[in-house]
Amino acid sequence: MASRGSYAKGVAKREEILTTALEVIARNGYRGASVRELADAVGLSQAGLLHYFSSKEELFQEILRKRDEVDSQALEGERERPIDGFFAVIRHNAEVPGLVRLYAQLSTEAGDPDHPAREFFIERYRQFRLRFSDLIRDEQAAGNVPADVDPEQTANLFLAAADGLQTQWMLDPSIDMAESIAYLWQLVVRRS
Amino acid sequence: MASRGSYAKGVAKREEILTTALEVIARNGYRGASVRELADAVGLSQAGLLHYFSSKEELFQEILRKRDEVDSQALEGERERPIDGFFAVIRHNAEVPGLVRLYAQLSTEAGDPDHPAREFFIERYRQFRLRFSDLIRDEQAAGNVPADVDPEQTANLFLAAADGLQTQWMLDPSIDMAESIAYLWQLVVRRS
DNA sequence: GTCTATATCGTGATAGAC
DNA sequence: GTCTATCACGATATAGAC
Repeated sequence: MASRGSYAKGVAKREEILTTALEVIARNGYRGASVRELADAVGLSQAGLLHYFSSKEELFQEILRKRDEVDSQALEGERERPIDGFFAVIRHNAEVPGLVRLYAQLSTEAGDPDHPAREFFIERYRQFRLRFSDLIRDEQAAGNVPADVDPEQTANLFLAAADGLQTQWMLDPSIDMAESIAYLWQLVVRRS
Repeated sequence: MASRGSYAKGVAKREEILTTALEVIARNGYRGASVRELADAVGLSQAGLLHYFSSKEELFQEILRKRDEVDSQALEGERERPIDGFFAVIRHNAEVPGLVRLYAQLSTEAGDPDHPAREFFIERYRQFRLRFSDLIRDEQAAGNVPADVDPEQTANLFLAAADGLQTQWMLDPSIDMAESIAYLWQLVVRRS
């Protein structure tokens, strides 16, 4: 509650670490990043960094959470069409390969039933599905998307396609993720 | 050339190992599988197994290659519609969680420019894109898919969606991957 | 709160006997 | 061709000084 005392200070330091880590990974890339590597990058020893995050998995999970927080601002900015925010995020991803790799890696590992970040990703998909299907419903109400389009199925497909395109893009960066997603949108809005 | 001698025998043993490994992983699942674990499963020592595959990555890559080989038969079987083979493979995936995890893991790690399996996956996507876009062109010629559908873009979206749905399914197995893919197909064939 | 130093572990790979 | 034994490594995590 108070902004004074060791607790609040610890939180602030955490935030500072996450922000720096985000920049470092985005810029310098991700090479199976170890805690040590990242600790160097943010100017702490490995032990020093793990003072703020109890485990490697928690650390990386929180980095991704922070990233979502930043991206959300882009997503919610005023645009001509609501879907444009989503396109913007995808387009931005191509500028931060390290983050794309970190996300792909951790979300895949979280498929293990015992992985500590599993809950984080389950909840993350739940939220994104909700947000996206709401967007589609809004656009249907506005007459921009055909009424026979299923908002939930479609939202799911967009999230899946975005993830899968990242895998392909990491293997071949000449692939245009945003263009593919835009094409999917075109399939959706097409009058039947 | 000859079916006698140490060379041919080694190849046969490799095949046997791969077939067994495929069954074991499909049935028992995949837990960040180490070479040692898999060696136990196929009844060899770790060193014994690595006698046939020079490295861990090569081993797992070949397991996935063998899996594709098996799946291809399903894919090319006679069906009512060509796309049904693809659906069948997706539906089958839900029965082999260990293989899904192995595939997701390795294909993600292969995003690293230095990963030994990188070439394998690049070529794999190339082939699948080709096969799928051919399928769509055939269906367009047969009048089953609208002419204004872009075969390459659409093929890419199907592969991406299939991959991304696996990530979601590993986190929540109640998700119906085949249903989602079928819905995508419905979006595609819809007359505009 | 941050460091140095270290414990502990599991890994892939290899040497060499049989 | 397969084993046992071992190596060398790099990782996370922790203990304890400052």
